[in-house]
Amino acid sequence: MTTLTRPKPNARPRIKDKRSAILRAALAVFAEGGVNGVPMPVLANKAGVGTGTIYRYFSSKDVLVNELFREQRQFKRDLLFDGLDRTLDAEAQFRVVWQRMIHYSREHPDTYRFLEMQDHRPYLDSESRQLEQRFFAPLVSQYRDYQAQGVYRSDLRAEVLMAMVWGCFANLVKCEREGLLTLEQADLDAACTTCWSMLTG
Amino acid sequence: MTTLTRPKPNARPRIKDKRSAILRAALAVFAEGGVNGVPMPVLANKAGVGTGTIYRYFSSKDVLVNELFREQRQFKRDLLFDGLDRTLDAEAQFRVVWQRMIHYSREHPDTYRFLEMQDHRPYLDSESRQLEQRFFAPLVSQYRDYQAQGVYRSDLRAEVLMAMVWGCFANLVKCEREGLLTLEQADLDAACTTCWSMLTG
DNA sequence: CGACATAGAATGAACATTCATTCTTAAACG
DNA sequence: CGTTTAAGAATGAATGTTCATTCTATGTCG
Repeated sequence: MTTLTRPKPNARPRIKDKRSAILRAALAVFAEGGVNGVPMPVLANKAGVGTGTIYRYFSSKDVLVNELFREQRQFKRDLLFDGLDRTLDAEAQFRVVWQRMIHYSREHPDTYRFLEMQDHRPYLDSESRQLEQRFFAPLVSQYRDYQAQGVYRSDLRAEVLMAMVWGCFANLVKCEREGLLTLEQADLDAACTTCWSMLTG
Repeated sequence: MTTLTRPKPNARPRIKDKRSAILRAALAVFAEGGVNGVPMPVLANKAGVGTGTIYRYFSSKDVLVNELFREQRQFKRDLLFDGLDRTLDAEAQFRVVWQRMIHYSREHPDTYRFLEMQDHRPYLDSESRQLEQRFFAPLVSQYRDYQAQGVYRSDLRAEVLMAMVWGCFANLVKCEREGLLTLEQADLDAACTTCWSMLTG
């Protein structure tokens, strides 16, 4: 009775489409309503599949959320840091990343929001958490390099400085989303300059 | 079997003010588990009252959450901004507020966390949202004054600058809570200086 | 036909809320 | 003062609802 577990000898999910359809729909509805705010049937409907079908691809809602998290975390990382021009000076480099952050938050609001949301939940597993570390490590050492070169201020730890810069940006986006603020391009540029002056003292 | 005799015949488990017992318990459990993560019976138990008693004081969970939110928002406001010494110069004033923010986040972690949590929910009513506005208005004009006096940089709007400062601080606290960072007093002082240099350009 | 994919109804657990009942308090009475 | 009694505060099992997950009848492909 209980031995119905078949480790999928030749089970081949033919249609890879449904799996990503579910993930894409999940991103949209979770970013909007929060993970706990969206019932599986609603997600299924949005994805255009039956409720049960979701469980063919993800063994539980938690597993689905974690897979989505990892995928989106990777996406964010690539978008922000891939292919940076190392020949630029520090300030130009910072401005590029700042632009990318804005682009990211504006063009991929669901990804952005879903990831920012992720600290209100106890459902991340250890693998997802590890990814978080790997995300930050190279950034921190980048900051440290700039400190050593005397570009960034050295009177605080690189991690602390980095956390402050991200906090600045994230709160701008949050305030805008909540309607407390409207950010024009001029505001964003000025904010970038302001952040830079925090970095360099 | 289970003797249903009263645990204590004339004991006085009486809570003078059940209403505030419920609010205090709600703050603790909601800060920890999130509003959606805590069933009413658990809250009732923590508050030392019967489940039904909660509904004697609050007509629904939403109403309870909103009342709690308003109370805590007011508390935060008082803690951060009441009785500031207007004779101090801008930098000294900023350092006082920065200290208060740290004190607040450290000594009242439940309040802090509960309020920070509040953007993951659709349950705030319009009155709670209005309070949010009233909270920021005087602050913004304070910032504008300092800009007019040439103390703070004037190349961005006061609201934007303010959002950035709060974002810096909030992300430090968030990183520390998530274990990504450990903040010593030296870090906090350095962060304060760093923030100040963002304010003044 | 056989093997598996799918949809959506069925299931049971967890939840917010209610309500019939018990308990507490203090005023009224002797 | 001690006893009675009624008002209403408090309780927690019962209720109805919502949800994640499972089940099953049906569809589809080889």
